[in-house]
Amino acid sequence: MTIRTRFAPSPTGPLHMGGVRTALYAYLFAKQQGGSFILRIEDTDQNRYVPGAEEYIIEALTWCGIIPDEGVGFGGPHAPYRQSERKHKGFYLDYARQLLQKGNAYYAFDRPEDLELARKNAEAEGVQGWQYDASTRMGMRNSLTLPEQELKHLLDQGTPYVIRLKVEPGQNLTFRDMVRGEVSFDSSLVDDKVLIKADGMPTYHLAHIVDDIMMEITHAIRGEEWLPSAPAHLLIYQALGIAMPQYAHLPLLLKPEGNGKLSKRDGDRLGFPVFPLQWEDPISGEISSGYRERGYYPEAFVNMLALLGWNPGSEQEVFTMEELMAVFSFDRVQKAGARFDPAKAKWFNEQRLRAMRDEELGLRFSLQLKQMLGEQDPRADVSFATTAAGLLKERVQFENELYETGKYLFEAPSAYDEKVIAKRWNEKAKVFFEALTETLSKTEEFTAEQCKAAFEKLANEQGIKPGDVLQLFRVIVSGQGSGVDLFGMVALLGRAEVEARIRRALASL
RNA sequence: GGCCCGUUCGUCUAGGGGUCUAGGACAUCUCCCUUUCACGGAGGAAACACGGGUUCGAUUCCCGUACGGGCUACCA
Repeated sequence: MTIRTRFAPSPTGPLHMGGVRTALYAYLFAKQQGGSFILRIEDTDQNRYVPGAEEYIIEALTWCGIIPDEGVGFGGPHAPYRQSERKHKGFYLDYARQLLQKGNAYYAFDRPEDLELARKNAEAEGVQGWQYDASTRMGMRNSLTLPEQELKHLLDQGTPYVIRLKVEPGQNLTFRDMVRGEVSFDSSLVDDKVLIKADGMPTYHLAHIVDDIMMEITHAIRGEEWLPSAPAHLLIYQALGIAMPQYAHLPLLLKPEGNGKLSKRDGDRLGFPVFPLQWEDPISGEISSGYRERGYYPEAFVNMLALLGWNPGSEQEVFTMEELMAVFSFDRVQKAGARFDPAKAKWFNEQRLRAMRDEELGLRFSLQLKQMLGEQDPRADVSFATTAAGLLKERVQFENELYETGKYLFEAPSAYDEKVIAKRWNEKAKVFFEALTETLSKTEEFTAEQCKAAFEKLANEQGIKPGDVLQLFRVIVSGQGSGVDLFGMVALLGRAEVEARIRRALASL
């Protein structure tokens, strides 16, 4: 049997990082087993549809490298993959009719206000959670209580109705969850869930089952918030006489601080993204930041997400997608929710950046510099950028911090670190640096090694300990008391630039 | 309220009846390296929620309690 998993978000807004993780696990598992990963869009609630959300989901998954084999935007043998389109094909109603025929479902004519009233009355009598179930359904207006004549009449008249699942109470409902093991429920506590809404659309409960069956899904992976409705889903499968796929209910992602699950607000409040890509709300115009725009590598983002709630059982933490595919398993998925730690997320990006060869990083940095400084600027040159990137690589966590961190490599300083100047600048130093330009101009090649040797030789000649002028030299060249390797920087800047910077410093100090 | 799920350092987690003096990573602190900063290296502080069982022995198994989370819609 070929393994088939799916990710089935509803297009109600941008895809949250928790959703991306769910997709990732489903993807990793399918790929590991040589199976397929399907993207299905669950847009059965027309009221909550948000324009652009679907495109966002596809773009986000693609950015992450979680590429569906089939689905909306990718095609496939089970198209359409959008539930609103599948509804028009009558798929859901077909299954609902089956359930109706077998006596596992019934028509209900209660209007929303009727249900509200029932709830209110129950509350007045001190009952907390009223539900439409075996204990209450006989007091409602449905095909179980209405005389056949009236039922036919209502149906003929086109009176709005819903189709509900008829749950038999008193059964023990048990199934095996891939992360939790055996879980069981009492069917008496399961309500008669609406299967088909008054507008003809199926609810999630019916739709996902019909689609999972038709799309031959073998493993259904979803968030923990679905666990309470899983027994109802089991009942539907049983009524249909079809084996339920394996289910995995993933733990939720929790806020870095305080209580509750990670939400959109936390990111804005604590300064990290909760979405893979930046999102602009089409109605309010509100912007939510994204990992991509923040400068995260998709590989690092995926790596971080994979380890949030799952671990390989070894001490390895840095993984490529291929490595994740090889070692991922649901029995190593944590049962408890995972608190998200933005600092660790940055660390993953840092690891990815470090692992990159200077040439690769340099090429990317060069592109960035060309945008900032102009195509023709020599400082945006690939070889310059590569050396600069090599010098800066271990001082940043993000590629987009390279320029800021090493700004002095691109611009002569306009001010000099006062502390160092106050401590070290004196007549002797002045004499030394006046002679230094001359000395440096005589080096055969302007390399780090030769500059360093020349520098030390001059210091010796003048009876100065190199340590007394070394930091001063750094300040003269970069303006700062600390930074990248001094002679590496000198060699990169080149003879003319270094001389110019020394002269400038001499003139202003 | 009811139902379900969970609970190991601040965070992500390993482990699982005796090997636990509870391991790793992030963050944090100290020291070393270094012209500086960073990197790196060494080290420190830091956890089995609580109470009962079961057992020769429990952090590990069972039951309670507490706490956390989710669900409780004609939303997904």
